[in-house]
Amino acid sequence: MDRLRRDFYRRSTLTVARELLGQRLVMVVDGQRLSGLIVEVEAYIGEDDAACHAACGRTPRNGVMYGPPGHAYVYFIYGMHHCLNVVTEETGFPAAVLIRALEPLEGLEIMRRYRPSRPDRELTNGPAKLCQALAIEMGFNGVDLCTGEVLFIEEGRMVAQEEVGTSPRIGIKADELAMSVAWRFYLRGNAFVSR
DNA sequence: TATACGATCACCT
DNA sequence: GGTGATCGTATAC
Repeated sequence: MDRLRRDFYRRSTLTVARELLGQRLVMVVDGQRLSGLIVEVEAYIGEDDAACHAACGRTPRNGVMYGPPGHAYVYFIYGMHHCLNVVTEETGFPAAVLIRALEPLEGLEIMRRYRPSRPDRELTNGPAKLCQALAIEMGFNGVDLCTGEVLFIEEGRMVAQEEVGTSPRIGIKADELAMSVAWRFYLRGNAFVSR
């Protein structure tokens, strides 16, 4: 399978978010592939987006978002969870796509070990859940998804426009504009989309 | 140095 | 549908 190249990420964040649906996120653990189809994402775009981590300017925490496209932005939240984003647009402009849910494809046995006593449907149907299932933590913040051998994104399957649903982003507290724009994209009817 | 809170989840009712 | 867990950040003092 072909790896997504940097030009894919160096585009409008909404375009990248929409086109990430149906691609395959891959993590290699001890030579074993853990992977899943991306079925739900959210776009966070620039310092003018009140819900974006860059809304208050650049800090050590969000610095990766200001860097070159095609890198992983991983952050720690609520004292116990990790979330994975991919950096988009030109270097210097802070924007990223949050990966919210996957449909598991490879390495289910290992994912079940990382998320014990959970039904398969709940392995990767949330941004922090998929990080736990794929063993993604702060060590992956800033890694290059275009050249790395451990964490990367491959071409998946084609997604028809009619298959794509949109909605406001989930779980954010910000101004009215940020809370109302439909910057969440998901595959309609997919069992692994969160709620 | 101190404090408030969050791009969530799990478990309870 | 409501709430507690739990701690790194950002911001204020």
